[in-house]
Amino acid sequence: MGTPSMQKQSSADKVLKVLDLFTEDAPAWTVEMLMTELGATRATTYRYLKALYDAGLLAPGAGSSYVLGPRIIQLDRQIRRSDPLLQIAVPLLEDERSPLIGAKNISSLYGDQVLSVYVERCDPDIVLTMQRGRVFPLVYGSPSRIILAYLPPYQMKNFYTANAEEVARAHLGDTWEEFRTSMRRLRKHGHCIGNEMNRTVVGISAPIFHDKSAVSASLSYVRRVEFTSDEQKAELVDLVMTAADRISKQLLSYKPENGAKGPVFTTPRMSG
Amino acid sequence: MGTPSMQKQSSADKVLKVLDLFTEDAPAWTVEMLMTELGATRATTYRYLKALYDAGLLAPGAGSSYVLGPRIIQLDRQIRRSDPLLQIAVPLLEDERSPLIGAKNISSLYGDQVLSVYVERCDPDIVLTMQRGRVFPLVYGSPSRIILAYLPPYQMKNFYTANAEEVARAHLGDTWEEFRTSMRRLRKHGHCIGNEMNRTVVGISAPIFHDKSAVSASLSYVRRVEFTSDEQKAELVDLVMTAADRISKQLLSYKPENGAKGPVFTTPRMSG
DNA sequence: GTCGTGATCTCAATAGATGAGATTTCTAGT
DNA sequence: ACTAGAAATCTCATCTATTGAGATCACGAC
Repeated sequence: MGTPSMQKQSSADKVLKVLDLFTEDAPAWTVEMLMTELGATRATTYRYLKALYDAGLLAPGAGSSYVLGPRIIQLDRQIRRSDPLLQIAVPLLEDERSPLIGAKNISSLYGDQVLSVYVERCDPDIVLTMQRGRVFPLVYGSPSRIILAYLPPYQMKNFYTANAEEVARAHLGDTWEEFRTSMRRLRKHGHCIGNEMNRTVVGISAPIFHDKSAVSASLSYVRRVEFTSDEQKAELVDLVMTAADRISKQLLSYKPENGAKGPVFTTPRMSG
Repeated sequence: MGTPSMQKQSSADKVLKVLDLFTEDAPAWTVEMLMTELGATRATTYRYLKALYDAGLLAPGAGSSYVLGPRIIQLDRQIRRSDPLLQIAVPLLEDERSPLIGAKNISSLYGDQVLSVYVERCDPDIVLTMQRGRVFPLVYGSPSRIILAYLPPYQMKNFYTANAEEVARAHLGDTWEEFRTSMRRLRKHGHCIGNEMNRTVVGISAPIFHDKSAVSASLSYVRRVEFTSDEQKAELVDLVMTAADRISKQLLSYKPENGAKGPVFTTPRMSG
């Protein structure tokens, strides 16, 4: 990280970088604040804001402030409705009513990150940190790890060379060979059990494939750890692996219905 | 609609307009398709895609196709977490367990549109068309109309002059005076009952204010029409008006906690 | 290791971005 | 309805970034 060459910056890049300023800690920005932050004049700042406002990505707030706009919420709905994974998985998961399951989660692979895309709380008293939209690194948490374990060899290799330290810190192996072995073991089991993300629950994750040997997501069933016996864990393993397998099978035969033009799956990019 | 003067188009505008191509009916675009659609060369098309990909708004899919990206899902979560309306309203609504309520909805005013931002299904068998992210015009549906009724005078006037036909078509008045009267009546009742959006349910909506006489959203309680007596409607009116009022009161005294810099409410713009 | 597709680079010509201040548009209060 | 004050847009000359065409590069697949 840190190539000395300063990349040439296009205008669109500069406009889009404004979006990154709108974080949870700073959800609203006044024009004055943006001017100093961008080092631009009032006219230019308004030009940037207008571009984002016209796209609906920002909305004017009180005073001369701006906040994230309605288009984001609309686009998220569009994704929810056009994602074949959710189209297939959600009805299946809603039919699954085993009382063992405290919560269900689907996490998708995007590039070298894993994004939670669906959370269903079944046990009303369970404490969940997962929400649609949370991002995790590939080494952290069982939903991520089971995806990591099923990456194609070259991607796994790339990932390791770029993230050897994180892998070691996560106790997934201090060398490439150790790492490969632990990943092989995960594949052999076909699932991953963890409770490091949230100490009050156990999560059991199984891989979802959108193509033969191309992992795209994971399904996790979660339960409060205090009430979970080993037998129940074993049963949850069965449940989650069966459900994930059923989802994968339907995904393999998925054909878009409503005239959708082409595939809708993402492919990972290890570059970063 | 239809100013003869062709507006000068900035580069950022062109890049952002690419996002509009990704609709529910066309969730995935190949580079070739985008080239013909944009009338641009391969190099330019890739430049646009790279800008949006680097921002996370698009993600590469199978083949040389692109789909909406993970950043949208993340940003939606950010909005959910930083919106004071949801911070205040959701806990209050989750405590409300009256069996009369089949579903709950919060809709927010953005510009001259109303966006559904929260939906909670209470009756598991109710058929809902509302979802977070759906957009409605200001004249259509009770969640919209109760917001329309409480717009400040100049905005209401602006809205009427720009949308007289739609207002008449929605039977809200054939003249400005008639419109003003029907809006006054809605304000007098303090709520709006409707079932035009979804014939199988009745919805009852009450306004939510984020400032004295500045409407920002509406709360709606919904129930299957087949099971709803007039007495139950009256009780639902009480429930929704009480809850909306409680939310408004808390919003008025809302102060951001976590060092958020400034207000987070949107102000309408009637320009369109 | 080697092939093939998908993505990026190079360079000259051209089209768009920028800053400063005036101007217009919008909103709130009387 | 009218007006004061603020918010957003416009104008124009200068300068810098974007564009297209083709070659080249990089990465994933076998």
